[in-house]
Amino acid sequence: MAKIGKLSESLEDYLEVIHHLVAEKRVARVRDIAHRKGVKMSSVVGALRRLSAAGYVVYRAREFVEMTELGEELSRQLVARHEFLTEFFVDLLGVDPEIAEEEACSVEHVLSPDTMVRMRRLGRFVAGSEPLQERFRALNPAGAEADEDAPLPDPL
Amino acid sequence: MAKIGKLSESLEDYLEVIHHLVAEKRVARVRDIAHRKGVKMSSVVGALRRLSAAGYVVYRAREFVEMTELGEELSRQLVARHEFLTEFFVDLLGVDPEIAEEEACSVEHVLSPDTMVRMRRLGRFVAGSEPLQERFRALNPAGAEADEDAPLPDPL
DNA sequence: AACCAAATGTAGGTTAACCTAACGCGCTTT
DNA sequence: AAAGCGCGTTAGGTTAACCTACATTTGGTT
Repeated sequence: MAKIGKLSESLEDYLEVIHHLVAEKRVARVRDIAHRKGVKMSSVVGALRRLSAAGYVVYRAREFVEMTELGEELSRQLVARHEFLTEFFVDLLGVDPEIAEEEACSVEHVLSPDTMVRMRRLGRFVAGSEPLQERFRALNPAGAEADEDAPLPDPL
Repeated sequence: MAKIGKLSESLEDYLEVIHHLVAEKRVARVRDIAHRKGVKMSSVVGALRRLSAAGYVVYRAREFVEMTELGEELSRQLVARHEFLTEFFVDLLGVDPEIAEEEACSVEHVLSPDTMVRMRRLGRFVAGSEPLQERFRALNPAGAEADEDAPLPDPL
């Protein structure tokens, strides 16, 4: 109800976890949220309170967590962004899937839709052409991380 | 001296600001750091204490802030990443420069060097070929943000 | 030398996000 | 029915990062 400003990254993550749990198991239990997010249950309770206060879920002690319309919509968006980014990193850039997953998870909270749409256009542009994609793959092999400590061409 | 784990994003930002101030004005004053970072001076003092404890700067009350070797190196890296990302967003993706700046500032703290190297390869691959770049520009005009509230093709 | 303003520093408060420890409750299980 | 267990909750502590308000220091002017 307090539809003030944006959610924190942490709360956005909770919302995503809840989304996935509801999709998989019909309900989101505190225990499962805690496991997925890698935090203690008491932290989940705190998060649910904040999410509830902000109007994204309905949470009353000892009852199932429900998403509001607002929550549904935002979590759908977040998941879409997350999936897009992971795909971009893995399929286009050849980043290790596990790392891609983590990085998508952080980046999703800070890139504007506009920027991600542009990234998607770039992805489609390259991926849409076999020869183009081949040529890029040759320059940029998947998996092969640059030697950890070798001084890079110019350092990033 | 307490070279424990990574710095927080906030502290990394402070380090970057200090780097720029030293580069421009030879010394970093609390006042200027506060202005650049958009926080109060008292917050800067707190940050300097933490940076100092972590061994990235030397800070003693009322003396000039100095960077340690460690601080120099990290801040150089951070600035390089920041600049690379801004360039990637603006020149390749056509994102509005102001927004690119902000987003680079957040993203720089969470992407691994490996991923950024891959992005750079992609950037060079496309930018390295005039016709390629032209074709992509046609699909992805700079500046023209998709209408704010128009439902996107599929929503990000 | 005395003084003021800008720069700096301290004290103490707030909020988010985590934690540990302990409690309450419902369900088996003995 | 008492004991044990898992889940949920509460209470209360910690840390980072901010803030406001007050105190101090310092350098330039009179």
